[in-house]
This record gives sequence, structure tokens and C-alpha cells, in this order.
Amino acid sequence: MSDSATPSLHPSVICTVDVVLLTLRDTRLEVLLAQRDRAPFEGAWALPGGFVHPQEDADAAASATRVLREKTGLEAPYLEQLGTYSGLARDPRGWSIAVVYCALVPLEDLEQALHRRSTTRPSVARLHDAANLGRLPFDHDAMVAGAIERVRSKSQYSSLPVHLCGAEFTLPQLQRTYEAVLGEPLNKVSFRRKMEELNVLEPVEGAMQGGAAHRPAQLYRVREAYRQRLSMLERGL
Amino acid sequence: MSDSATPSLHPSVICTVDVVLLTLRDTRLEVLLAQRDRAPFEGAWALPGGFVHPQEDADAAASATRVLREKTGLEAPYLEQLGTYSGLARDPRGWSIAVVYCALVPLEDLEQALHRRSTTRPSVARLHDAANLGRLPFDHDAMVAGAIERVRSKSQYSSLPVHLCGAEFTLPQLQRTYEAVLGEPLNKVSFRRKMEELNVLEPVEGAMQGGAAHRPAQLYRVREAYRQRLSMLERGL
DNA sequence: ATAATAGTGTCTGTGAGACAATATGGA
DNA sequence: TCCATATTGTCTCACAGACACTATTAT
Repeated sequence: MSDSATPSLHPSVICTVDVVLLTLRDTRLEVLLAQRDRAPFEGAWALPGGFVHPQEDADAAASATRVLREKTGLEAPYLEQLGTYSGLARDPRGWSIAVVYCALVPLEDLEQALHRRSTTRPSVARLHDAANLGRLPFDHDAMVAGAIERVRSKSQYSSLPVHLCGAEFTLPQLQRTYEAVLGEPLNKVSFRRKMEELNVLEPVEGAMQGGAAHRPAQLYRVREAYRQRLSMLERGL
Repeated sequence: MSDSATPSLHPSVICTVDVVLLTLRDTRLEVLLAQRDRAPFEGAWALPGGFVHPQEDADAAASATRVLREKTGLEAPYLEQLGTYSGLARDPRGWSIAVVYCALVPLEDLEQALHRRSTTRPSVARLHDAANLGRLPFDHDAMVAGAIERVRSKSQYSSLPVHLCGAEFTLPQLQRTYEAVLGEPLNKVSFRRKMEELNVLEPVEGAMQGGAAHRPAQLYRVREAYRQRLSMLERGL
């Protein structure tokens, strides 16, 4: 914070935010990519991002929220800061700083938002299989890898994956979500015991059926006390 | 990354790095603070930090390393990115981004470096008890709290605290380090089992004595394969 | 009734902590 | 020898996963 130059002599740092939005289709993670509408890498699929707007955004998290709203119409997704990528090498325009956020959204919410959006503007954003992204511009490959790694890691001890489910869900649905994120099958009894002790869920009166030919499962939702707080937690453990 | 304005129209973002350097004196964590030599908060004790120098620094981590070298003379401490604080509210000069790094250094290394430094320049940096810092300027309180929380958290499952010990140390010394960081006593047998399975340490031939009237303890050091790698790991688990 | 999945009770092995015995150097 | 701490062996308890049994709905 102490330096021989004033900030106005350092206008050459490019300040941006990028968002790794993850969602789950069946058992696969998908990442939201947007087609770039200007150089560099015009036309390429890349993470949604943009410059910080100091006049408009209270902080970088607000910039990320705004970017996501502009590209998808989503209003209040789960958002968590992943980290910051910086340096001369990552952007051909010059020395830059990119604050990266990870967003988790239920597939239905995202598709609804994108569909509403497509009625007014040409859609610029689309979901891509996280396992087959090809090469992305800038250092977006590393950002995606970091986001997936972070989500996997936190899912081992927290209730993070609930953000990939809708407002109400059954325990078997949630378990399949965990299994998809972690990439391995989980023990049913242990999973239920873990959810029980986390004490984040509460049952909703009225079982779901889905017309399936078997015993219906209890619906759950996130407790009110945790609903907002989950977004605030920075590394629960 | 796509925006209606060019970066040169956004010169108002102040880009800085701040470093939370932690070390251990006996059983207490201490934080390095530097006395600010200019406004805002001139004269106040604050985290060592400074503007990013795009001409000089390859990336923000290099800025942090440079800042630490300038203030302390330390050359290659363990450094890990904590996160980024941003927004209009945190700095009276305007909308700013601070990339925060956490450094872990053995007390002896730091004191040696500071002592060497004090022979050429007036010392501007000093260690302060982490538990009694008082109020720091900017959002440095939150940064310190975040750093301590991160170190505590990672110490539960990794070998992170070895960076607070010197090149060679005994298992009882390392255990006391863990206990100081975690703030709770650890089971001796479990601790040794954990260190064994992490497989990060190797014994050094020749026991330490310290002239104590009891059985000397085996000296250990970090395995060569891990010596550099530890700094690279971003969230081991 | 049967199929299919939800939900629960019980057993067992693994691993962490408690306890304690042994090892070793200095006074 | 005695003291203090290092190091190692063993026991026990808690918990995670395996297994299996019961519950509930649609066909």
C-alpha cells in the first residue's frame, strides 16, 4: 500500500472478472461459455467475463453478479470467489488481473433464464460438457479446472452440492448429485447419516412421487437459517 | 472480457497486493506489520503491501514477493494466495483491488533477515502478536483473520506447518507447532501416525540433543520431492 | 402379487485416541 | 541411579461402509 508512484500512473492494469458457472445435466458437469464478441479471441467460446465497472459495481463480486445477469438473466446464483489470475502473460492486451468466481446453479433455473433471454436478444451463452471443453482462450482452462477441483473438494465435507439441486429435492436425488460431482458412488447409509448430522436440510411435508412404480421419497429443502448463509461461508472446514 | 469500454477508460482501479506474513514465537502466532510511510493512514501499522508494478512484476505473486523482499529482505518464503478484496469502500483513494497473499516463515529466518536489513536502512517492519493487533487500517483485520483461518484449516489435513519450522526439526517440535497453530493439544501417537502416512518427512542421521537431560529426539527434514511442491499446492484435499 | 426404489437396523473392520511400557541421554 | 522426555506397543471406542430387512407405491 506504500509506493513511490500514484495510482493514476498505473493505468495499465486491466481489471476483469470471470465466472465459472457450473451446473449438472444428469450425471455430467457442464460449464457456461459465451461467444466472445470482440478481440482478442473474437468469436471464440470463453468464460463469461468483463471489465470491472467502478462506477457501477460495489466490488468485484458485484461485477461478477452483473456479468452473469447480463449474459444469462440469472439474478442471485450461489457465487464464491475462486481466486485471482494475474500477470503479463495471460492477456495479449497487457498486464491484467482477473478475479474469478464460481457459480453453482440448478440446470432448470439456468435454462429458464436463458430461454427468457433468448426471446429478446440473440443468445450468447451456452452450456458445454466440462469434460470436453477443448482449449479455451486466456487461462480459462486453468480457471475451469480450479473451479471443478474446488467444488469437488468442498463437496467432501459440506452441503455445497445442494446449490445444484432445485428448491426441493429428495435425498436420493441429492445423493446422485454428490456422486456426479465427486465422480464416485457413495454409501447410502453413510450419506444419509452425514446429511443428518450436517443438519442443513428439513423435510417438506408431502412426499414426491413422479408417478414411479415404487415407494415415494421424502422431499427436503435447505433450512431457512442456512439458505443465505451457505453463500457466505468461505471454506467451511 | 467483453465490454463496451476499453481498459484505458478504466484507469481508476487501484491494484495492490498485501501480504499476511505469519510466524510462530513459542506458542503464539505473530503477524508482520509495517509502519505506513504515506497517506492514507500515514504512520499507522498495517500489512506490508504496495502497488502492482506491471513493468517489473511477472504477476501478482511476484509483486508480493517483491514487497516482502523490500520490507524484510526475505528471498523465497512460502507464499500462497488467500483471496482478493475489492470495491469502493475499502480504500479512501477509490475503487481498489487488493490481492492478498499469506506467507509462512520460521521465526529465525525472519529475525535474521530483519536484523541484516536494519544495518542498512531504518527498520519499517515489526512482528505483532496476532491475538492483540488492535484495529488495522483498510480491511486488513479481515485479511489477517482470513489468513489465520486458512492456515488453521489446512493444518488439519496437510503438512503446512512445516513452513513455520526451520530446515531440520524433531517430531515433538513439529507437534508443538501444530498445536500452536490449531490452538489445541494433539494426541502424540495419532500425530506421529499422521506424519508417517503423509510421507513428507525423512529422518536426518544424527539425533538432536540441546543438552537436555533426557533421550534426544530424531531430527527430520522435508523430503526433497516435497520441498518445492508444497508451495505449489492449492488446497491439497 | 410383483417390481422397484425408499428408508432403517445391524454387523464389522478401520482408524484415532487413551494408556502404558520401553528407550536413552544427562545430572 | 534417577529424571525427563522420546518412541513404540496395545487396547478400546467411535464411525464409515457392507449387508440386509422392512416400507410403500404403481402396475
